[in-house]
Order: sequence, then structure tokens, then C-alpha cells
Amino acid sequence: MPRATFFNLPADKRQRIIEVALEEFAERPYDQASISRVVSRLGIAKGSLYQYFDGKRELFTWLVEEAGRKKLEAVSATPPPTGADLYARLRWLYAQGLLFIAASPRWARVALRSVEPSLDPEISRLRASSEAAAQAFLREQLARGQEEGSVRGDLSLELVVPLVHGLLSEGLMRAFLARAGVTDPLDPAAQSLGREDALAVVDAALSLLERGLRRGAP
Amino acid sequence: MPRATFFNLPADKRQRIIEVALEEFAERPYDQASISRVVSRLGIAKGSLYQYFDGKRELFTWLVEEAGRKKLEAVSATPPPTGADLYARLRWLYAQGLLFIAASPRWARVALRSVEPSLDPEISRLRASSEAAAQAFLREQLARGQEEGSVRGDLSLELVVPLVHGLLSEGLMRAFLARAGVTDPLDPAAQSLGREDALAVVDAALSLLERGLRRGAP
DNA sequence: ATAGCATATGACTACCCAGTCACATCGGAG
DNA sequence: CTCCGATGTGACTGGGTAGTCATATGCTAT
Repeated sequence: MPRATFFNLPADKRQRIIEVALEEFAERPYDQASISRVVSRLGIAKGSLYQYFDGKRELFTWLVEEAGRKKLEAVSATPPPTGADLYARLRWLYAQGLLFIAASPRWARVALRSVEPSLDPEISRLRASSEAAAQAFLREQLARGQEEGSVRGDLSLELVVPLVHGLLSEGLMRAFLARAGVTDPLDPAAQSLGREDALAVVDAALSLLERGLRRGAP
Repeated sequence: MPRATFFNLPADKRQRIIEVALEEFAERPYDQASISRVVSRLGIAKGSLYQYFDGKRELFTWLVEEAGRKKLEAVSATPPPTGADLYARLRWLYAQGLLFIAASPRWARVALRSVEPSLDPEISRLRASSEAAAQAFLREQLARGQEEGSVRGDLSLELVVPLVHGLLSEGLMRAFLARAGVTDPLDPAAQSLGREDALAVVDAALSLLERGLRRGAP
């Protein structure tokens, strides 16, 4: 979505623009992020930024797409477990997700911004489609699980999908960050979070999901 | 938190001010809610509103407190089940919560606004304390459950509390609203949600929580 | 009737924002 | 050396915001 001009820029300048814009859109929700602040931090004229991107929306959506690409790349770095059941697959997947947050908190934060509400109608559409995609993915996984027999059939997916989504998105994130005594991935204290934290949290979450809160072992 | 002047107002005028302010703060997050819009919708001068409330913060925090009172009142209307175990207690509690959302979506929305982030430091403190209170409450419930033997002891509450919070806050809400094909409690289509929906969703959530996703019956 | 207090007003200050555009500068091709 | 397209600029437009305050009006008690 950037204009051609943006890609003609010297790599270091382009990189700096990305970094500053990323920081702005990571720290504030779309409606409160400010192009004026970005250009003033960069020390360039506002008109220049408008040569690189058609507007605030384009800059944001490009950052979100870029964040998605980086996340996909990071998650694909480790190969998924083959032949494993639903719970093992989800364990692997969400562990990768948490590690991405720990490794690239600003990119992860921007990716999360894409499911936040906004007053801008176009951004709202982006939000709706991101949210729908996430739930559709989870639904597919759980449907596969039902076929495998690893997911009980007495609860409709219409109900289960959003519930599990709450557990594995907001819940998992909160549990992960709580390990560092923090509620925001951008908090400097969150840097102390590592692989062990991610695995501990994901193990607990999936054990809870699979077996429930009453009994550990079946 | 309102000034004395506010309570001296004729009841109908006061009521109308509450309604319009409620609508504004229900529809938009704190930072984007606008005092200017409130007064213009009310058709009164901005100075007048500042005679009733010291500022935007005071108006918002008062609405949040008021929402809390109304929610408590609504929840207390039905007596809690006595002698029931953790899951039955939570089932009752969260069903009441969903019914409050269905009955008073704007008040419920404002209550939820209190756990949204804001750039205003004072509002951020309110957010932190609301969030902490919610988790502390859940922690107490789960600790009681562990004593009763209805909650497995192999998972630390530090991990379980935020996970369950994700399931029973965001997850439950999403599942409830999804029944009306909606993602926002203020959406007019959400008015079709009733007691049966609340009970169905809460039953699914608590069954999932208690027994897990793999098997229904123990 | 008048004094004095409570209430109502809206123009005003001092900020912030996205986006535009006429103009300036640069750098390479001819 | 000159031209021209690409790049850079920042003042400007038109909009929004929270909060203030001198002034005006209503209302009540003497």
C-alpha cells in the first residue's frame, strides 16, 4: 500500500520511518495515533510522509499487514508437530504466538490493534474481517477436533468457538503478561518473559481447555 | 462526584443529562467521548455542564460508579443459589451479568469502559484498579473452589485466574453477542437476546470450564 | 423593591488533528 | 549547461477538543 516513492528511499531512511510509525501505532489505538507526531519525531515534513503513504489509513493497514507477515514468518520458523492431536497442535501454535509477542512486542501490538474498534469506517471493516478470520480459523481447528473425536460433540461450535477464543486470546495473553507483573506487552518489564514462561502458560491453558478445571487427569 | 448543583436540578433535567452523557460514554471510549457533543445534544451551554461536574474525568468516573451500583442492584435482584458448588455459583453470577447486559446495554457498556485503556493517567489508574478487583474476586472464588475440592490443585492460581477471566469475560460476552450475530452490546440487534440465550451461553461456558473440551461427562 | 446568591451562558483560549498544495530543491539524462 | 521528473517542504485549511470566565438571568428572603 505504500507509494513507489517509499520503496525508492534509501534503506536506512525507510527503516527509520517504519520504526517510528510502528512505535506510534503500537502505543496508541488507531484513532489516537498521530501522523503529526510521527513526522515530528522523524524530523521530516508532513508532506513527505504523504508522498510515501496516501494517508493514515494506508500507513496503518500496511503496518498491520507487515505485522501479519512477520508473525507468520516467526511462527513458521519452528515446524509444527506432525500427527499430533488438536491440543498438541494448539499448544504449539499458541506457544509460537506468545514467543512472537516476547520477541517483537511492537509488531505484535500492532497486529493486535487490528482487532480494536475504531470510529473510522474503513478501519472498522478491517477489524471485523480480522476478527472473523481468527474465529474462522479456530472453528476449523475445533471442527477437525470433533472429527478426530478429541472434542466433545455435545456443545455447539457456535458457542464453543467464541468461548475458546476468549480463553486463548485475552486469557492466554493476560496470563503470559501477568508472569512479568505487567498488563501491556510494550511494558519494558515484559522483556524478561522467555520461552519457559510461554511454555508454562500455554501448558496450563491447554490443560485447562482439554480437561477442565475440576480434574486434572481423566 | 457531581457538584451539589447537579442534585439541585429538577429531576427530569438531571435525568436527561444522565441519559445523554451515558449514551456518549457508552458509544465511545473515554478519550474519544466528547463533552462538546454532550452539551450540544443536550442543547445547554458548556459552562452549565461544568457547573454540574468538575470535568470530563469526574463525569466519567461518576457514570462508571453509577453503572456499578446498577449492576449490583440488578444482580442482587435474584438470590444466589445457597449451598451450591463453585460452578453453580459462577453459573448464577455470570448469568446475572449477561442479563444485565441485555437489560441495560448502555450501563453495561459504560461499566466495561472502565477496564479500557486511556491516555489520561487518572483514568488509567481507574482501569488498573477495576481490572485488579475483577481478578481478585475471581481468585477468591477459585481459591474457595480449591478448598472445596471442586478445583484441581495442580495448576497455580496465578496462571488459572487470568485464563478463566479471559473465558468468562471476553469469551462469554462474545458467545452471548454472537447469538444475535453481533459484536457490540449496543447494536440494536442485541435487543433480541433474552434469558434463554444467557442461560444457554453460561451453561456451555461453565460446562467447558468444569469438564474441559475433550469429554462432556466425567 | 432590593439585595444577594445560585444558576445559565457562549465566546474565548490554547491546544490538537489529517490532509493539501504551491513552491523549492535535487540529480541524472541529453 | 539545461531541462525535467522525482523528491522534499511547511504554511495553511478546516476541523475538532477541554476547560474558563465575565456577564446575564432567575429566584428567594428580607
